[in-house]
Amino acid sequence: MPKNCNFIEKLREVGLRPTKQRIKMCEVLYNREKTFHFTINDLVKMISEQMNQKISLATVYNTVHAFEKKGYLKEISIDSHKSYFDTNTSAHHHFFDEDTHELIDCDESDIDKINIRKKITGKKINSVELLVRVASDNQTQK
Amino acid sequence: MPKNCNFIEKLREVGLRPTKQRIKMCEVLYNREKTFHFTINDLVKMISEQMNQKISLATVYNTVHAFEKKGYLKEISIDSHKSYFDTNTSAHHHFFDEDTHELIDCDESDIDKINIRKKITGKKINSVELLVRVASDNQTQK
DNA sequence: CAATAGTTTAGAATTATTATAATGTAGATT
DNA sequence: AATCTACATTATAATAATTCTAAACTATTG
Ligand SMILES: [Mn+2]
Ligand SMILES: [Mn+2]
Ligand SMILES: [Zn+2]
Ligand SMILES: [Zn+2]
Repeated sequence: MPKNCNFIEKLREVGLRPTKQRIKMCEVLYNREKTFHFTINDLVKMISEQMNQKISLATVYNTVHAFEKKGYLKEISIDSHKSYFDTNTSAHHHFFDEDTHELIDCDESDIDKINIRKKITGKKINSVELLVRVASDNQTQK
Repeated sequence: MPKNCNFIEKLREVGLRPTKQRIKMCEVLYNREKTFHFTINDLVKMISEQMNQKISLATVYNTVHAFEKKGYLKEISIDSHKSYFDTNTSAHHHFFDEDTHELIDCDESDIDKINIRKKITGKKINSVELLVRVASDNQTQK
């Protein structure tokens, strides 16, 4: 979703009623310069800080999954213990900082084209994504 | 761990006492031609089928994590809702069949060398792994 | 054969997530 | 504008995966 767009219209377009909660979530998620990564918990905190009224955890889950289904959010699997979501819904690669548990997007231009020679019969490729795990470089220093 | 090796010795070598449960788990995991992928649930079923005596779920978790720490197992993140483990502990790529939820290893030779141009200052690369999601190809057929 | 440290175990606790069912509300219909 | 209805929100209960606890057990050492 583009920044500062008419969220009410955007929600209606995809058949989601523009409720107070959903509009606030759109603002928190999409009214910013860059896309970002978050966990449900991160998001609940962000919303709570920006709303006078409390939002139910169930609504956050419902809405995140509704947005995901409509293609406005994407789930990322790096840690099998928690779901990460991404407002960048295109297929793209990530760095994962194992010290800070932070995800960093990787531009197409950062990686040479990936060529997959293996084919699986009867199956088509849905996505090709790289995960580059990094950690602080504090070992052999002179 | 190599197939048909002396698991008792191997366990002792890394400081794990060779208990009945651990030896059985070694047999189930490593006495086979090829490496494979499993969930904790898969593993509990496999062990139960091969043991007269029951094994505690806690022991399976404990032992899987002990083996992981010793480098005999590797955790794979594809689905944020469940942990997958791999007896192939080298860094390697995967196909994930979204229909069957099956993981398939990808040989080094199946993928052209991946060149990462982006550097993150103060961080070293620990691993570079590709996940290729595939699904059945049942759409536009003439 | 102790003694001891490590291991297994059942069951409780925790965490993330989903289901339930009552209440509320957006948008359509009168 | 009042009413209707399908969709949403909510608190709370339920579930599922995983971890913790503390007692019973066992491999190894002396
Ligand atoms: Mn999900
Ligand atoms: Mn784990
Ligand atoms: Zn991203
Ligand atoms: Zn594998």
